[in-house]
Amino acid sequence: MENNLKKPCRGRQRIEIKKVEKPSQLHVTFSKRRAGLFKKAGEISALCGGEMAVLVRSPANKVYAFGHPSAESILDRYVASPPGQPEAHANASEDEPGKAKYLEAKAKLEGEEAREKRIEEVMGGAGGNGLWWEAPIDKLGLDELEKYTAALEALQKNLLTRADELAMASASPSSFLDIPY
Amino acid sequence: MENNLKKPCRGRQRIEIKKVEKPSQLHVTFSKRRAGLFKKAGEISALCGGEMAVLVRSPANKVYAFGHPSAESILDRYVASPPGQPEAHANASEDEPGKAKYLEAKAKLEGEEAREKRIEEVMGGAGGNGLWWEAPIDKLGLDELEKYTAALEALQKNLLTRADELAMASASPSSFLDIPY
DNA sequence: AACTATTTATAAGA
DNA sequence: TTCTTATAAATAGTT
Repeated sequence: MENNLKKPCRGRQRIEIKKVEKPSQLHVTFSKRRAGLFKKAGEISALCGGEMAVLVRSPANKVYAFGHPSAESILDRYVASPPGQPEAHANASEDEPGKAKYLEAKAKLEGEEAREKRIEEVMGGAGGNGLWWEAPIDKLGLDELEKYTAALEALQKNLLTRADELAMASASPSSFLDIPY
Repeated sequence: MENNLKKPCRGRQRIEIKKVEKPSQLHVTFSKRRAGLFKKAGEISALCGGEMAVLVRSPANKVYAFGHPSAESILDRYVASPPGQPEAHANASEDEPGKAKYLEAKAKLEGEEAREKRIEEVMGGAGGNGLWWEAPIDKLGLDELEKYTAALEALQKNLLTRADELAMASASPSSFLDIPY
């Protein structure tokens, strides 16, 4: 026999949920848990089919994002920078860095049919893992950042619409107590 | 003996990650996984100490959100509607529904000392679970919705700031190829 | 990055 | 929705 002592790996240990101080471990923990969080996020959206977005700022102050916004905005993002093809931005026209290729690619998507096909391709048919994006935001180009903020803006508009509905529903002249909390 | 047959509970079963069609199960799955996702989100932020935000739209089209934005915005939200005290909004002044109590509560927070204390109270000391907020957005009042959109706006500004930094860093006059993707 | 013992999350069922 | 239970999945510590 080569080793009768107890196994070298202690397995997962219970930890306290409080700030990890050791920088090296902080980074490892963040990486592992960010991956886990994004996976869970992807699963809930795939299973339940809703929009969703996750944003986290890393210990190194980078913002990581993961989401499934409206098909429109996510598709725009995808076309602008498909996973594995960052070159789409490298050869930008000089007057508008990054825009040319983006517009060129977007132009190919005219028409509902081509677009549906593209969505299918991106979604990968069933589970739809292909549509998801995951990236440290500061690794993205300016276009992407702008697109992203635009997506957030769209989300805000949705919320404001909801606010309007609420305001409408609670517009009884003599009392404010029937606002449906 | 009363039962020699196999146990009635089959325990957790492996599932395919694809759209759950049965509406009743869809809701159950969403509830459970939203709780799990938010818990994970809380943990990563507590462990790694960064801002973060999670938004999901439920099958019933409600937006659920969970986050740790800037202390400022989260504190404003908390003061406006502390967990378990939705009444803070019920008795609003007539000319500005929901505003009066909010401003009244906020007024109590003047001064850094009181504010620090309040933060401590809200955070609950160590893990900081108290500061987190979780709510179906359409159950919130108008003020809260507006605060929330404001928080999102702040997040956008952070991203735009990052975009500016990127633009600055890549502002070489003769080439656009050195934008750091 | 890979491994593995454990903890944690959760699908089914009640 | 909430509880239980068996099992799948995530992950802390190690290599």
